[in-house]
Amino acid sequence: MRLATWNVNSVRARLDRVLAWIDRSDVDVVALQETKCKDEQFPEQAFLDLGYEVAHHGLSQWNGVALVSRVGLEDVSTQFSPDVPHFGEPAAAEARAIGATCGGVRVWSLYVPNGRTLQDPHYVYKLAWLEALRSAGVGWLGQDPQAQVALVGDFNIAPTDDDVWDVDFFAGATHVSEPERAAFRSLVDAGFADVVRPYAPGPGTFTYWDYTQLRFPKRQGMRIDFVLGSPALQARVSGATIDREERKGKGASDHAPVIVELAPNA
DNA sequence: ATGGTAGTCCAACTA
Repeated sequence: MRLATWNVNSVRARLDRVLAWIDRSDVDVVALQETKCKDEQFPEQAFLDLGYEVAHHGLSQWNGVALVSRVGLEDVSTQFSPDVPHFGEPAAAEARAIGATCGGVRVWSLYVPNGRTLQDPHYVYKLAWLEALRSAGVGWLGQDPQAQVALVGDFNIAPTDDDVWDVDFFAGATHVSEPERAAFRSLVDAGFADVVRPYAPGPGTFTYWDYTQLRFPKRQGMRIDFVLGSPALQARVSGATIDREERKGKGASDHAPVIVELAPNA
């Protein structure tokens, strides 16, 4: 089974590219982030025509997450915990998570809050959101240590200095702060390993390149998109790639797709 | 030449 995650930065603005990529990449399950639309605006039929089921969660023009699957899509949930923090004035839930069981794997498509700046309320929200995710993950593995769980998506964290093109450039910025990195490590310590890294070593291996300042051709990116797998899922991983080619050309998302190959269940 | 973003929807925000 091939499982992918991709922050598409608007599914409507680049629907043709998204469909073409899914079609030629032979992926069974794709987690999308930043669909940037409400449910009623999501172009579901185009995915159905390709032979995939879709579950989407979008509340406004911001955020938005989806799961696309041709191996089943069951038990959809848009809340990994009753304690997911809210944001805004008034505080409200945002469309940053959707989970479903696809081909026996519990897949969560996640769009972690950006944080904006270290002084912004959004940064506090980001850390609280990550703690709620960690707590939920501990609960799932506590109930069933053999559960096949994949926490995938845009984590908006560069876990190590090797995951940014220039450490000095990001001094004092979000994505690289110690509390964010500690939150990422806590997810790993809870049992959710970065299953891509062994197949995509760094430094200089990235999943995101800012649209500005010609960051992509200069190879100045960040590694912030991940597939984190529970122990039973890790055991099935036989390969992984970051599809840097998809970042090229007119109409590309600023993120590249990340793909993991899973061996059949033993 | 010494430059240089893109999405949501039209003013400003988000990333």
